Amino acid sequence: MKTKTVARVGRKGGAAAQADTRVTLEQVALAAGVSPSTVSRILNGTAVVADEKRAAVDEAIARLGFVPNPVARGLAGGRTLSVGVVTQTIDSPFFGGALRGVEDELSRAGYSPLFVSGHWNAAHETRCIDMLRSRRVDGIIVLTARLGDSALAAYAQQLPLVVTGRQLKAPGLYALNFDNFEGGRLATQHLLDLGHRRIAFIAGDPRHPDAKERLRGYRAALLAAGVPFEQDLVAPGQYTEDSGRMAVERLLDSREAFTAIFSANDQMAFGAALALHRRHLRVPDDVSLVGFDDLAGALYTVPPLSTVHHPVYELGQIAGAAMLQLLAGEQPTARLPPPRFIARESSREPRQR
Amino acid sequence: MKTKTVARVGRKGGAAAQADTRVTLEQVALAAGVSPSTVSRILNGTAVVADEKRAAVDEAIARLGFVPNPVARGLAGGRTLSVGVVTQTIDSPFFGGALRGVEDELSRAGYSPLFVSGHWNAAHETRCIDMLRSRRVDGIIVLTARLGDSALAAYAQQLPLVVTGRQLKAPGLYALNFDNFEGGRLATQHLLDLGHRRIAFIAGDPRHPDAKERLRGYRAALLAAGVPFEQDLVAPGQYTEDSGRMAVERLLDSREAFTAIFSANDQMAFGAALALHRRHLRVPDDVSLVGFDDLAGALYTVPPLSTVHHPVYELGQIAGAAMLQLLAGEQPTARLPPPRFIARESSREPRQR
DNA sequence: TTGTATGCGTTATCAG
DNA sequence: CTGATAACGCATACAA
Repeated sequence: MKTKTVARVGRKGGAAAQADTRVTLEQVALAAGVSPSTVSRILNGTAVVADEKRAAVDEAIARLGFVPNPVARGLAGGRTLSVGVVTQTIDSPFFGGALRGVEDELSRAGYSPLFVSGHWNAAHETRCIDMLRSRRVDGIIVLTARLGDSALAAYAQQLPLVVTGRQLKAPGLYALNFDNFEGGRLATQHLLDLGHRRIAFIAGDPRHPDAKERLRGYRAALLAAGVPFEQDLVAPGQYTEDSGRMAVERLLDSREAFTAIFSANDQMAFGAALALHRRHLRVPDDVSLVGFDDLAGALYTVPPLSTVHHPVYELGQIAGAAMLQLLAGEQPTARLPPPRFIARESSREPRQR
Repeated sequence: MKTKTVARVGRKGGAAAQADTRVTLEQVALAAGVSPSTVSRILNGTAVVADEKRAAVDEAIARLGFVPNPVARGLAGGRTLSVGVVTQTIDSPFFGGALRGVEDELSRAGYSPLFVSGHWNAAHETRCIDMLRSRRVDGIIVLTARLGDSALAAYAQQLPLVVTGRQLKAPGLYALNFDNFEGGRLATQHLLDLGHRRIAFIAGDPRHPDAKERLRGYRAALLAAGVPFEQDLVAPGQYTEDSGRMAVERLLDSREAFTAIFSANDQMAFGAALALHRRHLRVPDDVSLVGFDDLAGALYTVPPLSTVHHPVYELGQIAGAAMLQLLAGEQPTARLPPPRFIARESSREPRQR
């Protein structure tokens, strides 16, 4: 006979804590008069059990306030009911919404997300993924990785992977991609429709697939409208507010004429707005400004920013749901909604000279 | 003899995965010619071992690429090297920085944060904490909870707790509080120094201790300056952009005269700026506007927002470090730096009539 | 359908 | 200083 039934004492004395939640499956079995395996079966639905015993177990579980220990579960069953989520920076206004979507979706199924930050660094992403694997997560969601396709495909052979921000087909992997090209096209088209012909573009980091696609959309729209593309109207940025601010300053210093700016993301557009303000240029009277992503803040800039809506929350939700499907052995098929342009107050027809 | 040495096959066939990281402590022991206990001792520094054996084990670990399984560790040792972090919304521009600080600090010591969102709801916070406890986190950091002091103190009897946003002393608990009163006083004083006398205040939710303190600081500064406090100049808000926008609209509709607005947080100040813009009031020429928190976005509003700097990243770092100390049996003593006011361009002396 | 026995990978408690 | 050996709490072949 074992001595497991000895009540465990709480941390250093203290008042008798209320219903210590450390009840084990074995105790439940004992209380219900069945074997531990039966309790386990009921918990996991692994097999059919007699209604009578099931009732007894359910009652015991409720009475004792039993809650299974995920750690033990993980060791024994190999599943931890947790999935890793590697993002770039946990406090990014862009990824934030996606994280919320992932969390909402996973928790609905009893899974917990394990968030880690990759810091826009492939080596660090690798460490993060290895750490997650060592923690035995059941799967990993990678939001916009720096890591190469082949590295991701390799990981996918070891455990289910959902990646965003790229096209990629591989076994055990599901890729979710937003139509950045179309988004870039829409934003540019909006400015063209207003009558703008000289439209500056603040680009993102060219190592970023999203950024390249958005630029491609910009060029495609110009081409379709018969407006020549001019390299001098393209200013490089890094997707940060400050890089947007500096891009506009360079643009202005170049004395290149333009009546509108399309920024490859909202964060750079925020910086751009400040740079314009500093040069006493008003938005949209002197210069129209449109962004991309529709961050929460875009609604509250002065004036509110016209931008391409990027469904980040849904992106997170869908990524979470896809992971759940992968885990269940199903093949996900959900896709992201198409981009739509939100015209607010930062863009209008160019001023007559 | 057990059959553990049988190589485990990867997921459904596939190319022979590179160095399968599933090496066990037992295999290391075997390879090094020592007992598993010795390996464990070396790993944990639990006891002194002969240099010779230590070398052999270190070599075996390196050669086999062994990495301890945290799940098994958690089961056997009772420590999971993970700490729960309950925040309100994972994508909040305010909490984001704190999460980053926590992550940076914890990971430095090999701990992983487990982020969960409480959604500004005491009942949900309780569920989150219970979930974290069931996952056997070693401690919990609670960022600005809705939960009452007594509930937190009770939890602290079960596992180490670090809480922010309140004063509280209890065994096993460390509270970290920012001087919101002084911050509110500083912001108001700044406006008074500029010559403002009719200063509107956009308040936060009064259930929020921070919000009450900031209001108290506002009143204290007025009092010290001999400026009468007027209830009609106080507009309630909920710390969201939209509530700030509506607060200003109500203020303006009330026809109450004011030359400056102090918003209890930056998010509401962002909304306030938009409301002023809509009414064709310029910041700071017509109305001065100051915020509180110094969010990343405050640098890029047009014009940049004068505000009280709230060291959120440091808050996270210190909370993480304090948790580490608690876990090590030490008593944390670190405190938050005092508030400082950052004058930018949204505030200036009132216009002469 | 249900119970028994064993293993999951590590730490901890013993002797030696 | 080191090595057996027993937990840790649960899942799961296997037997009944």
